Amino acid sequence: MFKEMPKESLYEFVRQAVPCVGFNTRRATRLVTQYYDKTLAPSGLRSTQYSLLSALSMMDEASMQELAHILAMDRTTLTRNLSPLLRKGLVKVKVGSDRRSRPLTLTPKGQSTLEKALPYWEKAQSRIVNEIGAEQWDLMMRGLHQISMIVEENT
Amino acid sequence: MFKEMPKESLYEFVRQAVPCVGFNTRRATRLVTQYYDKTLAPSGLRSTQYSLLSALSMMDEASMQELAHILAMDRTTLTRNLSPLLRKGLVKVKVGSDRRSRPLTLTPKGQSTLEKALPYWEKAQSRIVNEIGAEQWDLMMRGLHQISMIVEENT
DNA sequence: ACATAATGAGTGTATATACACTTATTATTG
DNA sequence: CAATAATAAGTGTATATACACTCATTATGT
Repeated sequence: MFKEMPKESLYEFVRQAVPCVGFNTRRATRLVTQYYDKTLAPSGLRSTQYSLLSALSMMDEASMQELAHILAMDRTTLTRNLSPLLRKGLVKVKVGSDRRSRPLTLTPKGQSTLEKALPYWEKAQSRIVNEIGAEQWDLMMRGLHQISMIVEENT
Repeated sequence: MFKEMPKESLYEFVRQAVPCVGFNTRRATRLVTQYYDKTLAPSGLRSTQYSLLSALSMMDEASMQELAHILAMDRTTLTRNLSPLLRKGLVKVKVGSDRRSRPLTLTPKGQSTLEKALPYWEKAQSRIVNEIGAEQWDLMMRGLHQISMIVEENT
């Protein structure tokens, strides 16, 4: 069916022939995450780890469920994602007044690691936002939030 | 810092306070993938598997590298993603004329599984596209492609 | 033709992701 | 107050993801 088609056109064809919301968001996210991972590498943080620390730094302390909700991440995924951060001593787990809960806080080392990572994040971020333009990125953000809300309601 | 803030506002605050392209695309993708996974469940396929089969069905046969490139996925990730599909007999691996290559094709079972999954995919897809509107989704698609291209050039 | 480059793909390891199930603790209800 | 329901979090298992490294095969340069 596509034997006559040159390879480069085939790439373009398939990419554009798949209109799936899931396919396209996952595909873009793979690329974006690879890019942020590479740029953040000198800080020793992966993209997900940077996001987690960044969200946590905005809160006094967070229960696992709160943080998982904010990150739109399964609670058990957060447990696993936490483990390299605990090992490196960037996050601390306490025991709450309700002894079932395990409130999370950033350690001083976590705070300083985040600060050291900031310039690398800014480099990656500005590269993308400058190229597509601030208004375009604003539209994208709104679209992503809109899709997220539709899907969150549906749970 | 946020102790006075009610929990619900905190969620909204943190979500909107993190302007990171990576954070927002990953977050939305987690939600979207969960949604497609749930909707596709009766077909026995996960989102990624559906995408892979779908792309493969548009090609006569694909080398691993071609397919990995189309999916913007590391070649070794494709190797791993293939394994449940091979186990279920949905994809077949041949040996090419160049004996280093391993061309992939959909099996008849793979084709029929994809066809059976189509209505479930349509349900998930139309739900989202109807809610945000076709023009809005078109804008999103263009934005995702634009970001993908910026990032791909930077490799 | 042979030594070396380049290329296509797989493995080892680590993180990311989520579901089903379990454990520990707190809340509720009779 | 004791039995039971609800809640917060962890484990087992499977897939998803990518980097460093390796292996096998083809291409290339002399």
